[in-house]
Amino acid sequence: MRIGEVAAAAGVSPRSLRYYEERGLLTSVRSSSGQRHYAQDAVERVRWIQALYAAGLSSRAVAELLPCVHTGVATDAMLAGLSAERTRIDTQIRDLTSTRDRLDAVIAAANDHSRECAADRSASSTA
Amino acid sequence: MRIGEVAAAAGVSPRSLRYYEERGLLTSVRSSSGQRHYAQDAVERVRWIQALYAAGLSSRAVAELLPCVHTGVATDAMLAGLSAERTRIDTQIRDLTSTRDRLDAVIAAANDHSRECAADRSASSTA
DNA sequence: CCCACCTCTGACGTCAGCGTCAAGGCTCAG
DNA sequence: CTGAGCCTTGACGCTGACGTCAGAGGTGGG
Repeated sequence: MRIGEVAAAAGVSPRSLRYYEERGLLTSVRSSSGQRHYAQDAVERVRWIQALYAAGLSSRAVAELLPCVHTGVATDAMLAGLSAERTRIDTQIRDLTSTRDRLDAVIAAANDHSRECAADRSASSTA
Repeated sequence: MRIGEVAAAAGVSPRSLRYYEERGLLTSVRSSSGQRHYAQDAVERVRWIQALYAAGLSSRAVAELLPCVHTGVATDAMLAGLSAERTRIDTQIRDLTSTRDRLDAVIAAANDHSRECAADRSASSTA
């Protein structure tokens, strides 16, 4: 697959794929003219990269941990890194959940307040 | 409270508080010499700002929505904004949860692989 | 009154993950 | 063979949330 195909399939820009290669996250085979060609699983790999970025990992962390995500083989250090990130993500989920719930409370309070004001207006208009 | 106190209590830098003020997220009263003084609830407000940043809101969005978080009063537009962000956060939580679970699967697979290799080594040594 | 410590404004630095532009080369359907 | 549309490298730009530094002034315990 050429770079545009992979980019379209993964929903990112060609620029991103070149950036990933620069960072050591993604490899390609070059044709004689220098054009990049990717294996089929590159698309899935890119999706992993995006997911890990979205989870707050740095490109450095992704570069270190992505190999064992694909190969299933991990050194002790890699396993430790994976677990650390997993824990971080878990904490993040809890924080977000807390924020969401507090936001729900705010929304509910604002709705209540709106209804109160509507009731006030209704009462004053009927008075 | 002076800026350093608030910063320490909220776990951020004074620089951040000045930045928040610049962005319209936080207000202070100035002494005659120009030094900032904050009300007690500034600390909680800063914690809200941090939580909303962590949830991926821009400072612009925070500036728009933070007032009704504190006052409980919201216009229709603000309510819509709050709900939109709430939905975004919810989606983000689901994505993170999915990533975490997939990461768990990877970790489990890597552990299995480690055990297999250990078993292989054990078998070859007994052969 | 002094001195250590806090605070002020203004301005430039940083870092990541790309966007974007320039100037050129490759590909392939017609 | 030609032109539309892909691709290449290199390099600068951008955005947000601050960090950091300089040079100056406020503050309060002893």
